[in-house]
Amino acid sequence: MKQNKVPKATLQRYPIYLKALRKLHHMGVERIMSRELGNFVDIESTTIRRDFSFIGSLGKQGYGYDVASLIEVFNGQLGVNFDEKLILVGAGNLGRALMNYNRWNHVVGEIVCAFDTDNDKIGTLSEVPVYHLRDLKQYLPKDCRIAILTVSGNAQETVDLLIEAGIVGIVNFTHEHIQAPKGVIIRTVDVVSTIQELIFQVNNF
Amino acid sequence: MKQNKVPKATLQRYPIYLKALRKLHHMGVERIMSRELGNFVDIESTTIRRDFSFIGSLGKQGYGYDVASLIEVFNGQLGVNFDEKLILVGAGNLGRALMNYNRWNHVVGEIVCAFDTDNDKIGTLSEVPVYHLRDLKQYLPKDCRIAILTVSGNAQETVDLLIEAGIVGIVNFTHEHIQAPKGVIIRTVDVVSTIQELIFQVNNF
DNA sequence: AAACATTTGTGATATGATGTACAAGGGTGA
DNA sequence: TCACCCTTGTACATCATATCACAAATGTTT
Repeated sequence: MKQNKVPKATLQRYPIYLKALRKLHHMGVERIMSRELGNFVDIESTTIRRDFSFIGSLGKQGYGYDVASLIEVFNGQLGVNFDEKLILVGAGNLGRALMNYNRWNHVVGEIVCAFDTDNDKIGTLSEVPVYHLRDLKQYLPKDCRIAILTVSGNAQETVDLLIEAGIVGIVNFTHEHIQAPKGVIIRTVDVVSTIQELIFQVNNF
Repeated sequence: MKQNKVPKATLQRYPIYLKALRKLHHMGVERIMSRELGNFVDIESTTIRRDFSFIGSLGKQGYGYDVASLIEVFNGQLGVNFDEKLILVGAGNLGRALMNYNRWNHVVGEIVCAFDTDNDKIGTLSEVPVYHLRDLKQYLPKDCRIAILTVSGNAQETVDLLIEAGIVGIVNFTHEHIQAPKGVIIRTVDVVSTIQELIFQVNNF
């Protein structure tokens, strides 16, 4: 990484680029220009070039970008190794749905194991072992940094446990607002809030 | 609404405020100051005050905000009527999970009906009728504006159909990139991208 | 009732993101 | 090999958003 100061807005667009590039690669596209990619993902070409420039000089003038090596760079340089170990905390309805919906295997990593506080949930679910949350430290993979949180209660308490165990990134599917110290990053995915925002925007057009 | 120019960034925070205010209300809190609310949701108090000011003068100087009436304003003025009619398009694994996970009933509205192209899916699922997508126009509720998209293929094609039928807001759970004309708002919810962004941030701290 | 202690709402300012314009330099074809 | 064309990468300008600082207004206390 060139610098250590990539704008937040740019960071949010990297996944979009990566997704698009994978699709293009799959379609057999070998090289692409910022303009084309811009049309594809609905982002100004100049914004794309600037975003890329934070990583380095990835393109060739008068030629464009090589799709394969661009994907390579995004994966490697940015740290998306396909085997990022993820844990799922909360094996309820949503948790199970996410496990079944394992489209992300070999794209961002895989769910190594799950945890729950309900004894009935302990066992194996969709080939993923489910342990009791009290055994978190015992079963948490060494290099696991990211947890997917789908518990239905005591969210904050659970978060505190996770952080203490070394988790530094949490994808929060909970409806609760949770807090974390600096250094731990939380991204909330909330259908309700998303729909609300949509309604606000629609009413505001 | 005071003006018709609420910043996008503000619009994205309204759901956060609303969620927090509901929780506070539930906890019995009757009044709150921007500073407190700021601590609660991790947003600068001054940002909160300005965000609120786009709607009107909601607070009292030297006193703060009345929680109940603030919720009232958000619901009414901003158009979150609890019975916003939603449709679900795609009754696969994820779609069904979302239907079961109907926490948003009476919070933003309810899923009135679902559509799918697979004949095996037609019928009733979790008390929600599932129709064939070809009958969209027939069964689409009159005042339905928002669709939740969970199809596993032909996303763009489906989107075009929805827009033609009058849908103006789409919550996109698809992995595909979809495009829409101006006036139609799309919000993508993608677990994979969320995790990727998290990894980028964690690696970048 | 008057003085005080608070907290809002908002101009002014600083920071961050996006868009414009173009120099630099590699690819392409004669 | 050389000249031309094209696209990148970035300085500069513009726009959007967040923060600061404070006057105005209200509740509270004496």
